[in-house]
Amino acid sequence: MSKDSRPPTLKDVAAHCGVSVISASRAMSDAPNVSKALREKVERSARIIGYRRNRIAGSLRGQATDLITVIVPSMSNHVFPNIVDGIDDALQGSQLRLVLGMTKYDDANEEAILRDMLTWNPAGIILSGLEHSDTTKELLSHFAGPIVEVMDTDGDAIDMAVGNSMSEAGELIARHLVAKGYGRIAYVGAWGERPKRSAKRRVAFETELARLNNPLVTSVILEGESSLELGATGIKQLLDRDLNIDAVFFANDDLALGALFYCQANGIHVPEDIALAGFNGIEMCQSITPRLTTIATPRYQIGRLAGELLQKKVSRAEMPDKKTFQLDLELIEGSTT
Amino acid sequence: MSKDSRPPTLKDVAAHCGVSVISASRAMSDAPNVSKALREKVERSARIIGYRRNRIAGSLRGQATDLITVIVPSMSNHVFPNIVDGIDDALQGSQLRLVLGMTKYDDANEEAILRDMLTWNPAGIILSGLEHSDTTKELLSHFAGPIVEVMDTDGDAIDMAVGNSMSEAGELIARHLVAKGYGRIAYVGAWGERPKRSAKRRVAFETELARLNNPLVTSVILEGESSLELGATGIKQLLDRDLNIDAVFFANDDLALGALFYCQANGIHVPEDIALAGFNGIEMCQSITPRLTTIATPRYQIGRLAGELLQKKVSRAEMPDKKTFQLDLELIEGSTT
DNA sequence: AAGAAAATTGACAACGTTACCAATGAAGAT
DNA sequence: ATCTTCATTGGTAACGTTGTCAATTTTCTT
Repeated sequence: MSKDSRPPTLKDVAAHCGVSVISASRAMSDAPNVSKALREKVERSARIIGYRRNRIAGSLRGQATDLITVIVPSMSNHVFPNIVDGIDDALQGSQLRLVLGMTKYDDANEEAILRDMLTWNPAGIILSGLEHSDTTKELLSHFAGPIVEVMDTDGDAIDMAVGNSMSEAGELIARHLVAKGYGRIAYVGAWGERPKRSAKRRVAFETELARLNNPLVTSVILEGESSLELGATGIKQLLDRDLNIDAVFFANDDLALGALFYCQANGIHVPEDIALAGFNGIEMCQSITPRLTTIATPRYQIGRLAGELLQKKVSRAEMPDKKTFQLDLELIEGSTT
Repeated sequence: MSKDSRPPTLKDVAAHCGVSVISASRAMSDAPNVSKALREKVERSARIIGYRRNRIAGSLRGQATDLITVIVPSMSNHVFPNIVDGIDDALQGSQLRLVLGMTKYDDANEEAILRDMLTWNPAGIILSGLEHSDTTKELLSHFAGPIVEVMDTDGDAIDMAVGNSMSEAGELIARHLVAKGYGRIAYVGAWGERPKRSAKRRVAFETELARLNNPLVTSVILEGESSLELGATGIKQLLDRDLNIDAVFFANDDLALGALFYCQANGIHVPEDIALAGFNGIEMCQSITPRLTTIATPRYQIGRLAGELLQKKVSRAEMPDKKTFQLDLELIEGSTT
């Protein structure tokens, strides 16, 4: 009752309006050299018998499918849903569809997902970061379609890269804290510094502090995935070290906010007793009081541009000859520094 | 250089080890009636020449693909990334892959995505809510595989439903507010009450309040997608009406938090001047001070269970005969009521 | 050791579409 | 009016895999 015998095929459409299968095929796609009369006839028949194109068959004969493989670490990080949103918006109107894989920050997963997805002959691939395992690189090197690496632009793109400079981020915050007069600065990160992007920020941060004759006093790298809770743990551990820290740069806003809430709950004044800065510029940090100092990354825009580039390349539109698209970071001066 | 002439096919594998194509096929899949010797021979050849199975061709001959269509409104709502995370975790180990479509809360988009995705013969479909347009229902009625509707359990599932009772949520909050002694209660929603789930909560909330002889005083339905900012707008509009409201139930935590921040910034004491309650239990509302009163929904669990059910049904495992899986809601009593 | 049953392997066709080339018809050039 | 050119349509084959059934080999039975 719920399932029809068989969905109608092009053959059925062709039979219904008395043309050849191939003509029906041409009429249904946007092929040139099809008379208006034929196209209308075929389209009418298709509508009547409820024909729906079978992409699987088409893709078998042709080459690529219209699937876009998107590989991100996880959706629980606020950053990636925004990227996915941007990609999806860019793909509106095209036939391209998002196929999502999540690595949980594990290279082996990235490989497995990629290997699996390649069997679908995707039209393009989006993955996060510029750092990949050798196997992943090897797999990608055999892929003929466009590849966009998002988030990070400090390094060489396989095909294209859209994102921000992690070094720039680290330097921006370093200069900001020093300019504000903080002298004993610390860093708090998490999750064994996965993804490697956070380490890039930290290194640049440290280097810039040193250059400004204000070297990093200490850093705390926590176990586990970043969360508000972990941020509280981080600031606590840091304060316990009794190093007279007056400013902290956190690997991301989640940690920073967690620390902020911890301070508020424990009578530690921000920024008088200690200044806090994060990274990402998630919505939340703009709305709370005090507003968190952070660096806003244009996540939606990154996704959007990645999607647009992919779509352009898939449809063979003219491409800019840039490979790397470095978007602007914005230092948001809140009241926590 | 980057692209090989043609990826090797089963034919190449078969030729390489001197067996028939069909034997190679059987050896590569987990078919029975294949000798160990043959399987090993074929697998070795496959490895040597770098064969990778072409799912497209397989799916053409067979029936369904191993793609799971997931249709959600958007990723910018905190709720859906959690669900997607849960689904993905449940699908780990199976061959199933997530294909994501976003409707932007628009029925026409839902239809278009579904129509498109059906041409891929997905193994299963997950979509959000129980309310769908007639066209969507019609499309789904022709789909032979499992369908899971997530989020909402107040109504009839097409195939299976996993979520919470929206009515229960509305009632829980109503009873909580009344029990706490609030007498002039209001409601704030957004986005023309899309998705319809929020309207279900509101109606149950209103009904329960009436039953408790404490009818809803007023409600504000805002334009635009829920956000912290919109929550601030909402509470402001409400206070401007000068109705002496002492408690507000918001359609979700985003609105409630926005309102809370607005109150904090404007010297309005929560809950003394006005009590605030939200819905969803996003991570943030547990960490801030004061903690937000809200109803926590098990979003990850919903996704996880949906994924598990789908996977079971796809692999023809034994299924529970329940159609609707209503998970528990948890009233989190914070300090805002 | 001969016959029956089971296990293993192979040949062929088919899934629905589109690329390629051939055939037809119409319009334009001389 | 004849020849050429272009637009439109059709026929055939192919994409890579697997279901069905037939052929072969192995194992088991007596």
